[in-house]
Amino acid sequence: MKTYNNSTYAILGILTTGCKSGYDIKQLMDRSLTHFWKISYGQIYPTLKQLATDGLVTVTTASQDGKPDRKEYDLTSKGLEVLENWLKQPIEQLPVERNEVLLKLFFGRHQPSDKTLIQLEGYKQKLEERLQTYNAIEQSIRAHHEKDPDARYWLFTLDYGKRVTVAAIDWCQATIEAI
Amino acid sequence: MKTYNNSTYAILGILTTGCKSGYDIKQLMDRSLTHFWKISYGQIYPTLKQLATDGLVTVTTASQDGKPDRKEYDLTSKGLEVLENWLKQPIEQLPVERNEVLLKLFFGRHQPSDKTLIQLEGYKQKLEERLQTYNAIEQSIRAHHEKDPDARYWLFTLDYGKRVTVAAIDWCQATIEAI
DNA sequence: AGAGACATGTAATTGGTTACATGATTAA
DNA sequence: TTAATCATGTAACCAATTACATGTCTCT
Repeated sequence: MKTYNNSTYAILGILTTGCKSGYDIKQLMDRSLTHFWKISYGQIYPTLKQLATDGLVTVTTASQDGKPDRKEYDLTSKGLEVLENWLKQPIEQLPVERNEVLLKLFFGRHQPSDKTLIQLEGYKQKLEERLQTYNAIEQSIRAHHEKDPDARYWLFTLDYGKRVTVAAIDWCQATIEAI
Repeated sequence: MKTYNNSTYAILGILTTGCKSGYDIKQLMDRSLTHFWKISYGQIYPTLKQLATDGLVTVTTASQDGKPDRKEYDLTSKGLEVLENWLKQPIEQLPVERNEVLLKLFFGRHQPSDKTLIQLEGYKQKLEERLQTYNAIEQSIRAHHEKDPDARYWLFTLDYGKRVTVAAIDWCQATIEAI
């Protein structure tokens, strides 16, 4: 079976959630997957085209009233099979988070400590905003997707985001105090 | 002032730590920055060449006995200036950690729960190994770099890695119990 | 002789963003 | 009419890995 990159599987997976167009996919990504997966239109549209060529999705052009035409993509049984096959493969290695703040802190010796503190304060604030966003997404899922069978899993991934963000905020505070 | 990508600044920074060759840089990265920044030789060597062209580093070929010749790179004052200028720029946005396990869990509905549990157990185990690695690096820094003025900052970045990894392990455990 | 550490480099390819380009429809 | 939202797509470019290619020196 042909293999694809993870962003392709992400698109395939999103097509199982009720999203049907490239636009829909981007919306869901920006709203729900943004903390651990993110792709641009420049990748979504060509990928959908490829999936159609490979027979993993079908395309139909849908007219809507009040809105421009759109292309709707539906998973084929082959598409679902490819998705499920990917889901069961174990991950081969942990992701490396490229963290610019840590990179700068690593070379912190070359900076006065007040400058380093400003970096850390800025980082902490951004993390706190992110935590607020996660809480807002959580409320939104609990409110609008209560019966959605996907909701349970979405909340698990959000919990991950929240826990890791809290840990990072705590680290910021501890490091600010130590500098 | 010309701007570079973060991997270039990482190389510039590493050149202040006593590492002088492309090989040295890779070694240090794999030993100490591997949890938040990682690059391959295919990027290191061309970048060093570029830095030399731009006058941020000087190159000399050094003969060693018992080992092959190597090229040693030294920061120029211009190079140090570029590094310090980058260090003080605030980060513009938080990094997005692309997490394959979370991506699969997000679509967990399409898998039997025993398969999901296997994924989470595997992930947890890898995280625990990572935590051990961080502890080993910490011991190594405390043992061999006690007087190194960089050590303080290296330990800060390690502390981040440890805290975030512990939070992720806790999340794994909680999610395994919830599924 | 062969394995392993040390050492440097390029070419092909992949993956991805950004900028560009277009256009429908509605509401203010 | 103009801003906002909805909608699709391509081209140029950048970043990065992987595979390939070469070679030294030491130790067993």
